[in-house]
Amino acid sequence: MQPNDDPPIDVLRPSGRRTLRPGEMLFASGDEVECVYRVVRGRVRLERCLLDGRVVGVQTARAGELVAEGSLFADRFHCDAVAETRTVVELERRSALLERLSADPRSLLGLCEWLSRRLRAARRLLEIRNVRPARERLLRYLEMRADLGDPPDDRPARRIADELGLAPETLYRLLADLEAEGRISRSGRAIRLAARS
Amino acid sequence: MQPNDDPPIDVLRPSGRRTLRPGEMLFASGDEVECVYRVVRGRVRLERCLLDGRVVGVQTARAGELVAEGSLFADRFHCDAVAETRTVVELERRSALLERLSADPRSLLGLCEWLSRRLRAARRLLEIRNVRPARERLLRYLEMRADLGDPPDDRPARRIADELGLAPETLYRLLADLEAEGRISRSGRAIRLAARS
DNA sequence: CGAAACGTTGACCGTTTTCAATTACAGTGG
DNA sequence: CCACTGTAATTGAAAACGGTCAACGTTTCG
Repeated sequence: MQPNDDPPIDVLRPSGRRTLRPGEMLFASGDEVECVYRVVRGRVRLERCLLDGRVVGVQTARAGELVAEGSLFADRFHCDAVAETRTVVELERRSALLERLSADPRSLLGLCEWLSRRLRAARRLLEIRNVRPARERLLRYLEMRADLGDPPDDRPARRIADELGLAPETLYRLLADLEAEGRISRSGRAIRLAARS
Repeated sequence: MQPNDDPPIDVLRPSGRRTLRPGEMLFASGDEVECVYRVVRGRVRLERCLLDGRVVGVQTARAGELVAEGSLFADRFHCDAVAETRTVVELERRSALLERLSADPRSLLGLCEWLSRRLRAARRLLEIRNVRPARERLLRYLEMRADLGDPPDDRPARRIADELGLAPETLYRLLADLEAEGRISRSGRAIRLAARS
């Protein structure tokens, strides 16, 4: 699961819509990338199936987000996209999008910047995963989010566990411990780091 | 550590050079990003120091590669860059580079594509780290590299261990086991996946 | 309102890490 | 060319960390 945090980007000039029923596929791994999609309502889960048939979640795109933005410059999708609920997406043909962008250095530069930010975010996550034990990893994660001024995270804790590469139970326990020690405080889903020691 | 695999990119029109002695720093975390660098000879290691002083490797840029390309659109560096050996880099001022790019949608589009590819690579790595146990993770990693047609990896195994988020010893053991089972074969540092079962 | 997903906690077990000791290798300088 | 120094590669044994399973209350969403 990716840090779907902040950066929305607006490069799409949709030329159509499509409605998906729960469980319906938007595209499958290996399909040619004809269109770029943005979720208007609902959720699209991206997943990759392994050789042995198991499935690994890659990302979940929600309202306002692009679906598989990573595929913007790819020829073929490398993951499956399935609607989790009744979902509406708007779409634009990739060729049209690229053509329009080519003529507009301004938004192209914006796109570069956005991609660059995403890349940094992904790298940050990679870096954090090298931190052990899990307790330290969590603390560093929270510090990082605080440093970056990210808004309080209202996602279910399970998503954070995914990002950190932990089992949800482990994260729950760590959170409970840290709260007991007074190093963090929680109100609802929000987690606040206590003042440094 | 990133998969420094393939994609060289040629957006730099260097305006100068700089030579570094082993251990010398090219830039430090927090420095303003004035220039963009490409390694001509030698190696530059990128690392981030944690609050507690420990150091985490982020990437190693080798001849022909850009250094901290992630910082191309950032105001400040977020990691340290240290020359591992006597190293020569060429550089261009970021402002000059951006200006030139703004006027050239063609290479800008190329940059987007490149960033997009790097993003996908980072995500792939993130994805692989969700695979457990370690044995499966390693196999998937090897499969992935094979699928992508990556050149055989001549880095020390420790570096691969870093990428996979494993202790080096664990990787050594896994490699030994897999080789004993005939699922891989090794010659020197190169690892070849045996034909599918 | 009902089903599905989330949050929480306990206990157990297995994978991985860590520590340690040894061998192999590559680069450096005499 | 060779001893010398640091990193890489192995392998063993013990301990720890984190994962998995289970059971249950709670919240969210359809």
